Amino acid sequence: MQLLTKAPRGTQDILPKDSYKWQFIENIMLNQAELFGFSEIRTPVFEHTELFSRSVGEDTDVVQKEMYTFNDKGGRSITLRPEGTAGAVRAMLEHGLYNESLPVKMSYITLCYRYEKPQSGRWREFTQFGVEMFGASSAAADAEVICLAKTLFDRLGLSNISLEINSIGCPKCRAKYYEALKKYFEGYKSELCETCLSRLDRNPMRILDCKSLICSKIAENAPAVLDFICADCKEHFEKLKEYLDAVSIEYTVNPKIVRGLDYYTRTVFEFVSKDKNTLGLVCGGGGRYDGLVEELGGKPTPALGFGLGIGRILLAMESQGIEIPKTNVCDVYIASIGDAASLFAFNLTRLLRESSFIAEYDTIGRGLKAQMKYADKIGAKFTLVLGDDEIASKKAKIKNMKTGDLLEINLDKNFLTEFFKIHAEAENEKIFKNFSQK
RNA sequence: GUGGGUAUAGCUUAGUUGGUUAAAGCGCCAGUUUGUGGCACUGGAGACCGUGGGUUCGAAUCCCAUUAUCCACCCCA
Repeated sequence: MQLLTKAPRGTQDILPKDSYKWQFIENIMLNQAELFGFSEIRTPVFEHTELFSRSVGEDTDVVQKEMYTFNDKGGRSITLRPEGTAGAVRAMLEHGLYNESLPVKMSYITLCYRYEKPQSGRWREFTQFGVEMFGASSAAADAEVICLAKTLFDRLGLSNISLEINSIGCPKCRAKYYEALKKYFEGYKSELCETCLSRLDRNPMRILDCKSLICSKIAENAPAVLDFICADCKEHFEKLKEYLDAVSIEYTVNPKIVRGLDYYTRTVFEFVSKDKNTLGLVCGGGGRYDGLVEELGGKPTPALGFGLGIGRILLAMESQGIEIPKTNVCDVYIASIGDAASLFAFNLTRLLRESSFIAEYDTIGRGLKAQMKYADKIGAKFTLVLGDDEIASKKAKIKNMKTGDLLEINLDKNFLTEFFKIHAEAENEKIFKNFSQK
């Protein structure tokens, strides 16, 4: 296929027939966040490159090789956001939101960009839902964010998603950990790859997830974080577990979680799919990043957050056979025969739409039979047929497409009231049927 | 970044050891006489067989390259 008619690699078109699924998920996300007191924030798709290299971390894969970076016409280095947190923190600082009552709680749904090799559940452009919380240092806040994520999965009907938590300590205890790591890796100085050698001084923890076979083998026996965290961090971690236990949220402690972004401190967590089709899929992740606000020039402010990829959620839902209800079903299709009827039909649809009914009429000049077929195909609940006779007599037949029943309806000022009634009766029937089945 | 698979109508695929105008199902459009969909029947449109080279009298089929795509590893959402 030609380049012209081909979407760029790793991007995804969401077609009209599928968009309701995304809307369904996104509505639940934002609504659930609202129930927890998080309000939506919208920030730009692109930011100054510096923001991401400072927050995400110079030594991360994301910054080193996955960012879409370019110079704009004013010579500024600009980057399409690879994740949502940095922009949220920047906006929080820029608008002084920390001056309002704490905690500051925000949610967002944004497109993110990473130049990676695409595969199942991984795109170069992807939609991320996330929440961020500023000014809360207690483990209760960690529990709150984890609980929010957990209830999202529940509301979407997802099962087989397990929560894994870990603590990677604060800067104080991490210094000790770094020292131990350095000591350990220095023994293998001659074997480590070039990038890891440069990481050795700045961020030895990154060596733990180096891709090189040699480095990863060496890393296998490296000291573990949990053995080095300080008393405060340990207490925080224990408190978090207590909170999770209190609401019966199940979790496993996984000491291997070292998140790929540098800003994390203390609590880190991931939601991982245990389903056989989507096994290992990371359905969401997050943690605490108490040092980031200061790093970006603000006052020291405890902070934490969580993010998930909507595309991955949809993948998991589809593999579990979860049906997403269709919302945009045509209430009434108005078939017309002749020019006069077409004009009349146009006017009727306008009336119906003003009363929030989804109404359509023929706009490509098809015959009656073809119009009926079309009405059937789009799943119209009712079809009204208009011709010269109906216009003259001000009376028409309206067909219930499910039952096939034909009813008479007046085309005068009573039209809307009558349609409301007919429509409501059919809906009633459906609801009652569901009700008596249960 | 490393490794593996695949590329034929909008979609799912067939195409036998290379052999004339490249098939089928679904979908789309139109009909099956009068103004009512679903079912059935009939017909129609729609493919430079991913692209570029090569082998051959002859290539969708064999070879090479390239691109795209999918999957796994890694990492991540």
